[in-house]
Amino acid sequence: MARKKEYIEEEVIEKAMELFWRNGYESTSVRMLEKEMGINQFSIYASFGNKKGVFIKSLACYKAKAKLELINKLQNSTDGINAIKQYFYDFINFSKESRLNKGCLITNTVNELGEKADQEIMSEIVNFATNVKTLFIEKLEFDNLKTTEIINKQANYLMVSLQGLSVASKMFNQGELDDFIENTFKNI
Amino acid sequence: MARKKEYIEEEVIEKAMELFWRNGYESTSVRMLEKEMGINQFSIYASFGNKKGVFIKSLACYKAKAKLELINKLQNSTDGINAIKQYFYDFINFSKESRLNKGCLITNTVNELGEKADQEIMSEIVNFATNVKTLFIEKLEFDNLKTTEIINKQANYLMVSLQGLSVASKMFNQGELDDFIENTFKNI
DNA sequence: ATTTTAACTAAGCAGACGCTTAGTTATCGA
DNA sequence: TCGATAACTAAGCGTCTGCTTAGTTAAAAT
Repeated sequence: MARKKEYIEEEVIEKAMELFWRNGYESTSVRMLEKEMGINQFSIYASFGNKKGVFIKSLACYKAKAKLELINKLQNSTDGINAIKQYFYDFINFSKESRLNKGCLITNTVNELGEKADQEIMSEIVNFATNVKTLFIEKLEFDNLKTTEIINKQANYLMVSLQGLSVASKMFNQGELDDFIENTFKNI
Repeated sequence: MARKKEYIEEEVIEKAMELFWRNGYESTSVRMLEKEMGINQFSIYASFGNKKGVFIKSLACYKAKAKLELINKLQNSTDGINAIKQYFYDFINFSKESRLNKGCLITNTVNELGEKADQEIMSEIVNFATNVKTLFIEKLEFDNLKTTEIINKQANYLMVSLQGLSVASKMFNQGELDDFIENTFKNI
């Protein structure tokens, strides 16, 4: 009936996601996306509607990548709280970019857009955060001495800690990050 | 000999700083600065050279404000590690913006610009961070049982934790932040 | 083989970006 | 009082922003 697309949406979105991850939302222009994705602006707008559309799909792509390379390992582990600690270490490698790191795309976005973030974007962020927190709670429940109240408090603690790790990995060295992780899990 | 300035540089920089604090560096345009500072673009460029110049002065203004409203209290306290804990709580109020928070301008900048930050900006950031860490170390030394190695590790831990608090305060509620702070100081 | 339809190319839209400059106004020393 | 000088106003520079559109090309259905 008509011509075929010369690109695969999932493939070009992954390249867009990498760009957003390195540069942030506002600093990534449609011209930059055009070059990195290897397709014309017309194709970008035909496939994803607008710049925000590309970003929403990029967030989904980030989630999928994080799940595959990072979260599944945590989910499948039976090592309780040590699994969470390992997740912290794994995250550093996951977000590695040359010497320093590019942080977590979700944390980066919260930090850049804050409360003035678009509603659609914000709900993707909250959804991702909720998933991670749920997993933390699951692993913390391996210790049956803890009340659900303690577990929830500790999960909140770990969520904030993880965001600290995301930002700090952009300017602190491995030793300082190690100090952080070791201290974080000292009394949990 | 010539005409007098109709504005005080320190006063208009404070308004610029508030704008950068809320919006970040890239998202704050010179037109926005013009309106918020209440002076013409010509005056901005005459006084501060360029947009980066305004930002550098804004960072200095932020430091001064933080020192006055936040850091001096920590510095003068003899309460050891409890003084640091109080500093964490004070920081939340310091960065309060309506219901949610605008974080720490320094942390926001690291997170936005990362390693591609201008050298002059980066050295301001590192300088600020070093000052805070030094204060943390001073307070941790109140406990004379600790070795300098332990103290340094704990200072690194607190520095990363503080960055976590900065980002998290943009999306988490007070209760969740309290959980974080209380748990953080359980580990010290 | 021809028609239909969607994916492509490339040019261009209006507005915002950081920054500059020509021309005017106010304050100073002489 | 007047010339010198710096601070002002406002218009505009070239470039980039997100997005659109007119015109062309390729693949499927008839």
